[in-house]
Amino acid sequence: MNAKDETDQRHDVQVELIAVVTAIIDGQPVALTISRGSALPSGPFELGHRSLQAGLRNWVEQQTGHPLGYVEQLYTFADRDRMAEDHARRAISISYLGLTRDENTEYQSKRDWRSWYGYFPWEDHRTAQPPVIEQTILPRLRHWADEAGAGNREERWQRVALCFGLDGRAWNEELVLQRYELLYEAGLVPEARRNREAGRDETVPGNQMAVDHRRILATGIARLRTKIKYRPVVFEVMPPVFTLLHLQRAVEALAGRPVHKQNFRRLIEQQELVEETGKTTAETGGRPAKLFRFRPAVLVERTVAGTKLPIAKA
Amino acid sequence: MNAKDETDQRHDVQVELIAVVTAIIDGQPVALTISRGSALPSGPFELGHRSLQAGLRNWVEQQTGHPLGYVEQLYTFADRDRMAEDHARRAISISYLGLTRDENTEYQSKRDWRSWYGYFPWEDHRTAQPPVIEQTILPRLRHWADEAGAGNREERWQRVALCFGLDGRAWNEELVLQRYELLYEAGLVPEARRNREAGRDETVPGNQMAVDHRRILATGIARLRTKIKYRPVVFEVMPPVFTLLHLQRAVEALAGRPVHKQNFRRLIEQQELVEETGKTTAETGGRPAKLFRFRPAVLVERTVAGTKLPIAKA
DNA sequence: TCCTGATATGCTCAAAGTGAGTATAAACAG
DNA sequence: CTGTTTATACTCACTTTGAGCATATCAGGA
Repeated sequence: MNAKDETDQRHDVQVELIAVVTAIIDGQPVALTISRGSALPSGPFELGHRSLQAGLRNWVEQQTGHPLGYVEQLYTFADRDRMAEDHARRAISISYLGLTRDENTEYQSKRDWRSWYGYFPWEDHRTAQPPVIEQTILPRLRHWADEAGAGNREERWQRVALCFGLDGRAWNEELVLQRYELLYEAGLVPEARRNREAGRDETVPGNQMAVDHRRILATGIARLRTKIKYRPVVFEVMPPVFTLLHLQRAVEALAGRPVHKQNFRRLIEQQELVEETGKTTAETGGRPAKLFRFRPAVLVERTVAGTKLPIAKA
Repeated sequence: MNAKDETDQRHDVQVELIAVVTAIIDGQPVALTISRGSALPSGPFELGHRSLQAGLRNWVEQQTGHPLGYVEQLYTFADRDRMAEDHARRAISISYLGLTRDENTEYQSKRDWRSWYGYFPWEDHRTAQPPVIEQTILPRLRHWADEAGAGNREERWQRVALCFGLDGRAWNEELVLQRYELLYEAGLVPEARRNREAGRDETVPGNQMAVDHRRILATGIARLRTKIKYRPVVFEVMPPVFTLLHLQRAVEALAGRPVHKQNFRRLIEQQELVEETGKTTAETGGRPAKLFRFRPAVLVERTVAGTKLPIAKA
């Protein structure tokens, strides 16, 4: 067939769809995984799929048993980690960020949710700066910086300082990807040591993933931490009705840092993002909390306009 | 060959790379085009390309004769505007935003730069709100809203109001894409009327482009208008040495709105984005202006950290 | 030489936004 | 009824912004 020859001339490629699907379960930010937490769900873009997003929704819904709310494209990669370079055929991966609530308990067993912070222990600053930073990460990065030539030493350490908020700089929770890449570059994550001696004690704590999936997860987290500040996306991971503290805990879980309670409430109410349901819940321990719901009208407005949350802005 | 059968099973697709390359020429924001302004430069992703970006840089440099500075991925589309749905083969397009300065006069003739605002006359608010909005766009959008069913009328008009800053709302220069999509949906751009009667007088002024290229351009402009506020990308379109007013004019050109001079200077100097060269230029008319250059150290810092510009933040 | 016009640059100020603390209310366990 | 816990209201200092006024330094013509 002529069509096939043409195919080869045009250098066609395979397309893989890959998803970072996030929810909040028991106050923890989690991602949907497969293979016992070692990979993100992914599948090929097939002829039956009406569009890229449709393809993605298709098999994510198949896996989790309920629809994805918010879906947003993350990035398109080519030739990541190719093994055989002589292959005349190539593949690209299109990654997405999805948000959902894990309401459906029926399919619970099918789903393998894993906490973000199992993969990135250094990213959870909700209660305090994780000790692993001072105890393991910084010493090893210091070593990595020092072993560079005289010219690069300073530059390397400055990157470290920026990424981890040293020298009086503030911790910037958005730099998830930069931090992971720094650790990768320094050979401190197992993924970077495939071909080297498997010196486990020279890496840094945190579960690894297949190929570059952990990198994609980092990309998704970074995107969400940025987006949460100016678009009302938090509500995608919230149940229909919630207290303001629930909402705050969700924001904190995603941002990985604590939020000033009073200021949080001020901003939320000021912007009229939510409305009272009229009911309260006493399940929170102390004084009963008012229950709120997301203001539906905002869905139209704020999707286009902006939102604010009291998290330090980069 | 077995490989070919496998190919078909895997539903391979063609990959097209497409670029929004922007520069500032004579104070105007311009995009690189082909076919007398009717299309964005694009080309297939080929086997010889080391990576997606490499492929893009490859033929953009080939076309323009000088290297792209800043390159950033925009979005990946599939099956945009497919004509024959029965085709068993598909194509995806990966779009990029590129920034450059048009220093090289040698290849000048090869390049076809076109002003953004030729395609989007309603986006240039530097001197005043373009009259086309009041005179043509809003009346026709009003008509479009009114012809909707009772349920949708309000919703449609609210979208219009949000997009164009009506009812006391401020003009938001970032909504380039939303505005274009609104006009598209209302059938007010020629691209949307392919299959309808070619009633030219029912569209809105602004040069059209092939297939969805104008939409991609809108995406690029929107991205740049957002990015300029928190990353030092303006400098990618600036010559090595410039006055603060030059810099301001560049920001204004991209943002499509005027900037308060004194506040602009305050922010730029506060953040130490630039440093004096020690020289001045008298070419500006009045009192000679100091010449500045971008502070190289910032390249390391701010790529990771942030920047601020005195443009209303969404 | 001395205005005039033009731009550059410095400085002030009020309004709004933000970070952080204090005080009071409403439930429950014992 | 007392202590504990969480919810919610209010205050205040400080920073950031938007906007205007004032002064400096040049070119060119009266």
